Amino acid sequence: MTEPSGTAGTDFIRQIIAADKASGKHDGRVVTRFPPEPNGYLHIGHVMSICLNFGIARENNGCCYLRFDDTNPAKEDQDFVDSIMADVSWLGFDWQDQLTHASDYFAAIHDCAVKLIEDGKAYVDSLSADEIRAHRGTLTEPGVDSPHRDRPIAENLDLFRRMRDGEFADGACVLRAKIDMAAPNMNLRDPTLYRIRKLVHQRTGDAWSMYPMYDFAHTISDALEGITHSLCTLEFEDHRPLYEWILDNLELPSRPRQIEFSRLNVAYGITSKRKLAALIDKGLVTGWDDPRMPTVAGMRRRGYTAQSLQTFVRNAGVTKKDKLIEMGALENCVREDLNECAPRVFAVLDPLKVVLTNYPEGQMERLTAANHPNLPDMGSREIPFTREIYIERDDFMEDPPRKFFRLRPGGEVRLRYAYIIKCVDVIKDAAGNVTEVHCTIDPESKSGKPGAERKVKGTIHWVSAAESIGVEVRLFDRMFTVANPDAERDGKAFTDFLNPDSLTIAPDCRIEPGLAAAAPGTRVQFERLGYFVVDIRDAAPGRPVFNRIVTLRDSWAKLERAQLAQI
RNA sequence: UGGGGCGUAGCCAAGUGGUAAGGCAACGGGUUUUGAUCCCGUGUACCGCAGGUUCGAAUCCUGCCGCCCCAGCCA
Repeated sequence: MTEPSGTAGTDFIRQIIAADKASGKHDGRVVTRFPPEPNGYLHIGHVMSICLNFGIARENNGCCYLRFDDTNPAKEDQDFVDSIMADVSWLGFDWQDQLTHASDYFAAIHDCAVKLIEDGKAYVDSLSADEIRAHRGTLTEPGVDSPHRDRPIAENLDLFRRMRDGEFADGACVLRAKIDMAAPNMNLRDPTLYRIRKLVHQRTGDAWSMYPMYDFAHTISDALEGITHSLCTLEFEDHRPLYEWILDNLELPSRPRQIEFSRLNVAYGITSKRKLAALIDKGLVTGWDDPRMPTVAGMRRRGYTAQSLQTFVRNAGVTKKDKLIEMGALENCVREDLNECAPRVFAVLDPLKVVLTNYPEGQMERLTAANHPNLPDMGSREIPFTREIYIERDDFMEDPPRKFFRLRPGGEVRLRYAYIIKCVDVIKDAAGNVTEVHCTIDPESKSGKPGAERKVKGTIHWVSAAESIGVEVRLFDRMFTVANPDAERDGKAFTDFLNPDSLTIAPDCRIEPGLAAAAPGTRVQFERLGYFVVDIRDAAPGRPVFNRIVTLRDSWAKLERAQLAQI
């Protein structure tokens, strides 16, 4: 693995934290938190936040809470809680004892609300949601005070108690902070602190009939946990004044500082939970863990490694500038990691039969192949060689372009770890499609023999026809046809930009026999093709299904494109 | 047209007044029984634009332009 770029570790947030430690702020403690709402699966954007928060805690001998922001029972679900914990663990982080929920603090948050009411800093508003919106004003016009804004404290206290006790229907009233209806920052125009939701909460059951809003619950939770640095994404920058107002007007045990950074977006993907969920609802993908999804579960099933994801976000950096990072940067991290650890094997995705006419029928040799050409410690394996083999259909061309140095009529090519063969005949069906190629082997060119030193331009992979196993392989491509599907244009929805070829199934692939028993989750390199993983859901014993994780770099494809462009 | 944020090579990103790091991509070349890996080499980026301050500015000031976020009883 390459070292992250030299500046990693010195981003502006880490600089702030280093300065705080140096000045003795918080007695030098560093406490962070990753606060997901359990209303969807984690995606690549969250990976950034997870690595930042847990990474910073680790680097500073601090700790990082995994806190579920479960303040809206209408949207949240235990399923999502489970998936989030599994994803964070898989990514390589440990929250130890620091697993919490905003709901753990509901009583304390309630008491904070009461305190604000008692201090005349919060009031119960009986306006409807529509009326509140109308009173809020617009971006350019100030809002107007609610007629209930100056209710006596005693009345507010009574109303709030009755909200808590379930005396009112959903929407009948809310608790609002009394700040400034003319504030240029919309978040300060008397933001809602509590709303009535007569729903069973997945953790607190029916104990509450009202729930705190994000800003209120989150700020108090941070302070209660002794969070020193509360890191969040840019869209919360406008909320910081409210965060600070809450800290200023309550007596909390600590004073966290909110710092915002930009979200990480990957080109040709989306990271909106709503849109991700829509893809599932519409049946456009098979689920949250569809290997095309930019979710952690999807990328894991796709075969990406946790290490490569960590490297990726670290290389991306931490700044306040909007990022749209090339897919290739992610893929490169995956290749870089897998190149080190994935054993090499042979598989043919689109088989073309080759008959070696001068090789005895019924004969079989076991040839030795290295599991990793650059890492001898990974050992070797034997692969069966027979008279009939399969090669990649792409590796034969009847009328090849310039610089094509694989198999062609009359031409020679090396079968990796085996013999040099020469094409002597091409068999076609009535439609003119090549169905079979006949070749002769050069027996002196067998790998390991002195004659093997003879050079030919190309080397291709192959698999024995009789001694290989048929499997299904799934090939994935980018999910969208445009770099930034989140930015809708011309009134089109993001689903209008779905790539119809994001999934291609190769149903009749052939793999070397030793792979039949590969366990789900096993990652290998199919030589010359790419990295593949045994699917963790659909594999049957003895009959694995493979997902293509990422292709190898392909300078031939690039050359071919360049040649085509010249025509 | 209110408020907040951001603008350094195709994509990320250092730089915090002294004369533009690094990574990825791209392009050359070498090694190679994976057209992979690996290795070597190649970039004047009008530092968004225009003024100003200064001996000197990507870094300070002023004005402008562009992009993103905010009007949930979502987070």
